[in-house]
Amino acid sequence: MKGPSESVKPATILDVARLAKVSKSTVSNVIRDAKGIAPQTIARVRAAIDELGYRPNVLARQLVQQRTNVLGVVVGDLANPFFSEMTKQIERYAGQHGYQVMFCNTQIDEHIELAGLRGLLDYRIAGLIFLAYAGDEESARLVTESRVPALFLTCTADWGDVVSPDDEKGGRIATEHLLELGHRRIAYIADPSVEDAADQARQSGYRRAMVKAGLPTAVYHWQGSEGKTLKETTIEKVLLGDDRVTGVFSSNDLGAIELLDCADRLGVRVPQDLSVVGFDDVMLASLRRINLTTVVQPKEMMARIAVSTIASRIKGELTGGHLRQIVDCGLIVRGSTAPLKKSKSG
Amino acid sequence: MKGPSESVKPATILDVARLAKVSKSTVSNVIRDAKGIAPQTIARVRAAIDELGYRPNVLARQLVQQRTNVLGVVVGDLANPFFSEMTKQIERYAGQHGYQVMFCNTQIDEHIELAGLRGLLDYRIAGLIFLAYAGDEESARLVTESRVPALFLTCTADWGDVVSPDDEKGGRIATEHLLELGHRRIAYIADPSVEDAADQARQSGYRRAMVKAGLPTAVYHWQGSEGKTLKETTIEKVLLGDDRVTGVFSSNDLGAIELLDCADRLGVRVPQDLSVVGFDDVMLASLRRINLTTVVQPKEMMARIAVSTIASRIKGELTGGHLRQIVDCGLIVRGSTAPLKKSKSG
DNA sequence: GTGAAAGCGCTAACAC
DNA sequence: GTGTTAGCGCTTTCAC
Repeated sequence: MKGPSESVKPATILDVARLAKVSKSTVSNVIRDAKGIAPQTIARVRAAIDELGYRPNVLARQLVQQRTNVLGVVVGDLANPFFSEMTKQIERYAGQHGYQVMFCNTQIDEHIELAGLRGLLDYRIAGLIFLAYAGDEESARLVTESRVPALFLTCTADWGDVVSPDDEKGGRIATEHLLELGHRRIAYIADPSVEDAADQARQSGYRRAMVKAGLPTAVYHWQGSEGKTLKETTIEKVLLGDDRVTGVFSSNDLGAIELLDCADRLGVRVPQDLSVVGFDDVMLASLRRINLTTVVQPKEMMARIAVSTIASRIKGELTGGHLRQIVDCGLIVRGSTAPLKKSKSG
Repeated sequence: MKGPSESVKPATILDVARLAKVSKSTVSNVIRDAKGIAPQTIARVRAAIDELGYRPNVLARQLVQQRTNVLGVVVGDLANPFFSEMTKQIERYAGQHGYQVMFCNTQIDEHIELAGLRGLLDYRIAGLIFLAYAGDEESARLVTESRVPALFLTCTADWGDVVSPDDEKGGRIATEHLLELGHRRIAYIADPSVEDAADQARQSGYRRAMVKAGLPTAVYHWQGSEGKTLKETTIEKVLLGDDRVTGVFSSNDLGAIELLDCADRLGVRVPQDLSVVGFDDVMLASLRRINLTTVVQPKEMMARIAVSTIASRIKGELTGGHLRQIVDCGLIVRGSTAPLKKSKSG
């Protein structure tokens, strides 16, 4: 690009063709590295391209090719560090595969999801990665009809590929960790930003461990999106009541951190009075002040698998039934859990 | 959409025209709400559209219109909660203005930025919002030549509109707060994820306050992107040395939180031994365990202004020199700052 | 090895 | 009011 073009309109393939004194098909062939072109022609075309600072119009190309290189990403809440980290990784791997990323934030609201999906599909995106799926039927219809490959990352649906951590195992090892520390009254607290199926699986792991230990289960749900209140009961009761719990497995780190905040406010000491285990291992979890024991999901690996899987689908290298790839997860023990301290009420 | 199309290829405007027994221009007119169409014709066309589940091909439309409704967003690090929150807000307002969002994450690396920018520009995006700008000349050339309106949000360049908090004031009030608490040895610690110009402005506010108080300044920089080490000196020396500081103004919350972590590790108590002020007011800052005194940027308002400004530029409603919109910011005092405790070395 | 020509699906004059 | 037509910038046969 020695001579930057001063024209207001970008150069087209025709401009290049004229300058190189060839036809536009030849220019097209050069751009696309077609074989069987005279070296000197290539050189002339390349020179013209550089001189004009020519860049192919992706819109025109994709119109004729009937496909784009845009990946749509549907995220529930980008402000949640787990999702922003995942989104970042997706963009990174997408770039490596030559894809551009378009995203929409849904707040897990069906209407917003539907509108966002329509916007993405109108763009004839090549593939769709869901980091959250509100479970709307209309969304499913829309996407399946459009024939765009869909992949559910850390969430689930039966109409697309799935890449997910072993939620059930995660829930189980988190609970077992608390059990091994001697805890008996252990609750599961669900955060609304965790997608339903994942929540169910984590919960099921929790239940299995509890049942195996012959203990009763207790499941609570955070109310609303920002509030620090529970549905149907109060956090005070759960943490301070007569039959208060001594261990909590939270369905994600954000919920666990919220819980730590509540505990601090109520004077409940962690881990002395209360042990807390999270899920995700977000960046904050490792801060000394949070120091959260949590289930680690291999975020980078999951993003990599997700992108390469959807890329294979797009290219048609991968066909047939929906793939369900479950990646292993492990527990990282930090300071939010400790052996149960025998107390008068213990 | 009563009869979902079973065909693998989406319906085109021609399919609709045939079904409604009109020409494709008439369909086009209906889609675009052109006036002067017979009501019954509109009805027939609408019915056909519904029956086929027709959706206009955005690519084709934008190719002929020579413009897209895609907004490009350049973000330095989406994993930084400040940027993910901003990105989320941008997408929200963009949607309200009818724009789709494409983004790229640059890690503030010039080469990645350049590649990402090229990808966005190849898509003939309508406008570009920078949440981080590596300051690369080549990037500037690329964008200005492409004639795509650029807007710098919480960062600065002289070749586009700017929407930014009053960084200088923020730095000043943060420092004044520490001064009012009686602190004298106050350092400024810069985090690399804060863009240069913003960093300079915040630093300048700090300097001004210090100079006015007749005190010497001390500026440090975190080393690398993740590390907890400083350039040219050690955090141990800053926090524990003979001439250790009692107050720190960090150029952003993430740096401040990192500092809290260091302090905890070194046994330096906050706020008893050390007062810390951040910048951004990210969600975590309000957690009891962090409880960070910080400068609040009106994130939502800035995103709104940014999107509506770039929308005006795109539509041509706004022309002429680059706008520079500075929004006010304030201090929110939490528990990470306290009056200087007189000690033997004070 | 290179070029001519036919679209991709749509918009926007301009006829009728 | 509605239809005809000429592109937007590119890819991709298929002749030469």
